[in-house]
Amino acid sequence: MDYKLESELKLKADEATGKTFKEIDKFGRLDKNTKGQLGHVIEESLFGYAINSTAGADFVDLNVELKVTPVKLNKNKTFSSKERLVLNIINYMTEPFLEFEASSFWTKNQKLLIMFYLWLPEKSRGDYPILKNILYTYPEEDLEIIKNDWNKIVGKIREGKAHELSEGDTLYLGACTKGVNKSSLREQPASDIKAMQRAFSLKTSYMTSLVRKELNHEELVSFATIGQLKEKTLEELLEEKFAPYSGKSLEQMAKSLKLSINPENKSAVPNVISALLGIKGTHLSKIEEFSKANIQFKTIRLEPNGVPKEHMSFENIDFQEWLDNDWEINIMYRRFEKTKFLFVIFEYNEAYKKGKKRTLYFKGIKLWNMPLKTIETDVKSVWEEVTRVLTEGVKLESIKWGKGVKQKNNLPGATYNQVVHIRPKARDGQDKTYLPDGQMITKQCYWLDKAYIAEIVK
DNA sequence: GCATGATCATGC
DNA sequence: GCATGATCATGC
Repeated sequence: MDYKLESELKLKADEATGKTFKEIDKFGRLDKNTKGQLGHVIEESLFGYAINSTAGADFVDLNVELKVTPVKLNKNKTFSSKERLVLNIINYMTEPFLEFEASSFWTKNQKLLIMFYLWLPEKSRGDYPILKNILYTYPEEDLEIIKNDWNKIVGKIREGKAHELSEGDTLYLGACTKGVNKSSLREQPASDIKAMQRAFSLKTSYMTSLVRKELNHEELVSFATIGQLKEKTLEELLEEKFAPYSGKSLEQMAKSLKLSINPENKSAVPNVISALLGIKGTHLSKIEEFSKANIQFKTIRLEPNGVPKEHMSFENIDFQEWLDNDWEINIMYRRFEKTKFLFVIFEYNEAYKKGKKRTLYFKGIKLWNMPLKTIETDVKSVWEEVTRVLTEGVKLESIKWGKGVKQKNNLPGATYNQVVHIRPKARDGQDKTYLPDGQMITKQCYWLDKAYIAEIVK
């Protein structure tokens, strides 16, 4: 069955809205436990065509590709995309020799029929309801960013670095791993090193923004205009917007932005950032480009010697979850592989001295994501060590400390390697969490080493 | 001066 | 009440 008009296609797709897959399935496909079956149910039973995996679009005449994708409901009633939207597999041997307009990504995925269904953790697949469908084309601004992303991906393949591709490299369009296991290796044109098979994908953060727009009617605020994006990359635009404030204190920055702040206030830096981006008063989480690209901002305070006084902390560790899951599910892997960091760098005017007030001066920004190599070596080795220690049982000992005692552990600390380590982060000594063996430990989190941070922002 | 564990402050 | 960002304090 084929569709000549988008309106026809849309009408057919709308028939599924509100129904569960069980109600749609005519061929008992849900009984078989095969991958991608939910998409297949829609293809066969709703649209009535044979399953294909050819390079052409699903609806040939309209050049529309069908995507059936899960969303989940958060505790606070907002929706999130459960996954990235996986598009076509990247052929390392052909894609880098094409122009964007002729690329496999663009020819196959320029128009998508996206059907969102609600993933329910306690139910079986047949009971998931379809919430909504949209015929999606990329907003002009997004497309500029996506083109840059595509260029970055193929650029890396051209340089013989297909094996170093990571989702954190790009903003909206990612190169996600796609393969049964680590043996799904493919050859690449400019290197003898085999690379993991990867597919183009719209990042989870991008999909979540789309889901919230469509299902929560959430509006985001963007700082980059289409005119600017046609001239420059998002990175360049950011650099440009921050550049005039180099050497200024936070107060001076605020003053020239006509913004009143209390520098002691926790939201002073974020407030200055949104004002400086031309969208005063916008919470950073509502900035469209940051939200879609999963850009997380972090303030860095350098000492006059260029090194921060403290390591950088992240979220607390759930040790049971840590031990229950593989490396690819691990919080550190996920955080560093998916997150683009916007480091907003300040430097103190004088060396630390107890009781002395110092002033911070803005130095610049750095848009950074951890290289895959580092994730797969240093970060992974910390994961392995923690996993080993957890499996054997953490050795806790109480030692005298000042007037009280402190609890020592044998998790990999700051000397383990120069990138990541594990250290306590809690309210106080009573703020504890369970270890898998039932012992209690002061809440711990993972930290980025300050010397490593200094190296990044140098 | 650094490693290491402890703890504070704020905002949701 | 807790997560998060930030910082303090001791001891080698």
